[in-house]
Amino acid sequence: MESICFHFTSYISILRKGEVDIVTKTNNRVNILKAAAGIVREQGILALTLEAAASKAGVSKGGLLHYFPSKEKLIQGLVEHLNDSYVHNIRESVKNDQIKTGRWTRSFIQETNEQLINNQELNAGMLAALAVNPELLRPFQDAYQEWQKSMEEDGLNKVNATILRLAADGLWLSELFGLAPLEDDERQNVLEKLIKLSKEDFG
Amino acid sequence: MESICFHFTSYISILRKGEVDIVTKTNNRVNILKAAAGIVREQGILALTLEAAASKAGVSKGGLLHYFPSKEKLIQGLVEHLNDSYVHNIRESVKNDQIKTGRWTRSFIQETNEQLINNQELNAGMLAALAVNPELLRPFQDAYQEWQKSMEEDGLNKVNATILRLAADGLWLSELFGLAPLEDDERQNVLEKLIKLSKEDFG
DNA sequence: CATAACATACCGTCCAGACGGTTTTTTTGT
DNA sequence: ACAAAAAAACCGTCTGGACGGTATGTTATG
Repeated sequence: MESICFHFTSYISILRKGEVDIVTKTNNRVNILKAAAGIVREQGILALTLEAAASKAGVSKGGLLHYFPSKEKLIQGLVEHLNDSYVHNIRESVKNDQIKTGRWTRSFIQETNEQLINNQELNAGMLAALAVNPELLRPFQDAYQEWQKSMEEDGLNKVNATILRLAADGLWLSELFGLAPLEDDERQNVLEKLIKLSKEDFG
Repeated sequence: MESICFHFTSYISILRKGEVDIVTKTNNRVNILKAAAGIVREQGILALTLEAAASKAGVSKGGLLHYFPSKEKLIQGLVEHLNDSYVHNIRESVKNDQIKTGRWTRSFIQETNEQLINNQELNAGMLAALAVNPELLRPFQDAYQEWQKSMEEDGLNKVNATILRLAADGLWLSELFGLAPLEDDERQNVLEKLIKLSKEDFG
């Protein structure tokens, strides 16, 4: 009963609808990751201790250490978990985009925005990784490198595509640090313009 | 007398290399801030201890605590120091820009890029603040709010100006996390285009 | 009965901050 | 002009608690 519930929530974060989740045993593992991300989001990186994460996930410290034998492994697990979801969603979005020109750029913009709104855990993962060991960011960096390449070969002027990509990243930064984050309607306007610009050439 | 000293040392961090360091007896307060930023940059936030910062700055722990009575005050000092410089430089840049249209946007883009290249201490300060207490980011957030307002009243289309601003921020994010950071020449191209776009309307 | 999935107890280290100094600079009284 | 007083700058140790990680359990499951 409970396992079904947890199963469902973990399934949402990794897979989009339609997939079958074969791994049913990982619910506590995912619970721990979510707890860790939550702590970072709500109280900052320095508040992320093994005990705190375990307690919030409803397991003992020993239980946590069973899945993640060190703090670094915990963060690594978090990063990989989030990265999988990010990568997967963008790929899906590209697949569903009918227009060929700028589809990678468009998908990137949309999914980045999506993550900001519905999944601030991404911030938590990035910050935790940066704090503990920047090497842990590698999966993200690799994924980005790929995306950047795809966007440059997307049928748009290279510089233009890069500017659009950076604008989406800027949206992220502004949320991350609370640096003049956009109002909802203003962000909507910006988003629409970015999407529009991803279909034509400008400047 | 003392105020002059502070004035000068704060200038050291504002002026770029090539200037003469008149103040031979450098202010220890500023030394400590630089040391703290350096540690965060090189070894991450978790390596920032009072002892480490003191030692790197060449003072004792007691000496550090004389200037900054707590770790939080230390980070606060760091943030304020960096923010002062940032604000000052943008204001100067605006003053020196002959073209009226988009001068705030242009200055923002250029100075943000400048900070990224020559003063990665900014990253250190932001991350440290976020780690210790997000409230410490307030000065930056306030400054950004002001800039955003200025950019929106800069003679450009509001959405366009915001996109340019976000692109500059994206440049920052990409460096911060190493997410497909641009090659030097590519960044130059992007920068030039952003500057160009800040003089006309596009899209 | 073997292994995964936890829990409990405990250890060693690290670090923030307190505290009680000493030295140097500045101010003040004369 | 100068000593005395005050204040600012700086030093080094100590401690109590937090935290990462280990070691050793116990329970469920297949």
